[in-house]
Amino acid sequence: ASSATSASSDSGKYVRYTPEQVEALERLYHECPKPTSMRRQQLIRECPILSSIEPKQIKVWFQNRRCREKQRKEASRLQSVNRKLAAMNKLLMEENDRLQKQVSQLVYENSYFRQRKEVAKKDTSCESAVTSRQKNQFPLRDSSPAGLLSIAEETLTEFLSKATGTAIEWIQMPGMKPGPDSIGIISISHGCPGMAARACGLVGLEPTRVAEVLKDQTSWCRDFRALDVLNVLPTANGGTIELLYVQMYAPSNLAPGRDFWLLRYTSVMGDGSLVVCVKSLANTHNGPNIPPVANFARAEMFPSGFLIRHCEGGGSMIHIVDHMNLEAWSVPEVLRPLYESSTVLAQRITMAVM
DNA sequence: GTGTCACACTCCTGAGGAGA
DNA sequence: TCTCCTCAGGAGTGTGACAC
Repeated sequence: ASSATSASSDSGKYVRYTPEQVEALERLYHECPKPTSMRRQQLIRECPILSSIEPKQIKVWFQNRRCREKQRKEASRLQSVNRKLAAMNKLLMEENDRLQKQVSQLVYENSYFRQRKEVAKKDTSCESAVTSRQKNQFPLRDSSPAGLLSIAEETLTEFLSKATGTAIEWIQMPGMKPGPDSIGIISISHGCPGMAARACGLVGLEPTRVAEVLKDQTSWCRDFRALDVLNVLPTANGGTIELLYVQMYAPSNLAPGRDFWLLRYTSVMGDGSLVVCVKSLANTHNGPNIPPVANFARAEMFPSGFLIRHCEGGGSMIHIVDHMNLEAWSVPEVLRPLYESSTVLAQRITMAVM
């Protein structure tokens, strides 16, 4: 201790107090951490081991001692906070982990239930079609993709025979001035009096583009109050088979419209022409049975499809085919021979007369 | 206004450990 | 044994509060 004190005297600046001096100072500090000036002088007098230390040094030592204690307490507090935060962080990490697993599980379950919903929807639509078919004695073989493809192919063959009908009449389009664009065709198949083709025209678009336009056109929907695509099946030739449920407006707006199951088949032919044809699978006959009205012919008219052929000079030739079912009983007897002739012109004349 | 004290911050130095 | 680095602690300095 004396050497440390003498070193202080020699250098006059920095000294290390001896362990005995530090122990004495610590003991006094615990008794009174903040002694007054008088008390410090008293301590120096009462404790010989501190007699070699200047009063100013004692004052500084207490000062630094209080500062260190405060720093230790603050460090201890920060460590405690750090431990609590670490524990909280661990809990939050575990909670986050648990929630992420829960999210994954919910996403998986959502996907699973969506798939089940889709399957149930398809089953319901096909089942409904089958039920409706059975109720109406419609020859729908089965609702499997193979069955629908079989029906679609038959529909395509039937549609093509009608769209490229055996009896073709070139006519001047009503309301148009004579010219190249005003010429259209109306054709009708022999032995199928209800089918008519109309509005053949040339457009400067590619077949696929025309098909997209026509499929979205209001010409498809104008007769429909509602149209739902219940199922879409791709075909090997790049086409699609769509199972549609449609509700039609009542012809005279005096009665609720009828609902139909339709099969829409879009197919690309070998020569590049594109066919969109529709077959009515069944109807539920949910509308009232309207009695015959004199002087009015009863008929149902709905689109059957489009035949879009690529032209050599560019553009596409479009055949829009409407399926018009005249109810023969509504045609007056005097006009029936004319109506039952094989030309659509005769039927148009018949209707015009009526 | 001046002196004193406490506090916070900073600088400096000695002690001690690790490694070449 | 020497060097380098870290740490503890003594001491200096600036600032605000308070009493006179």
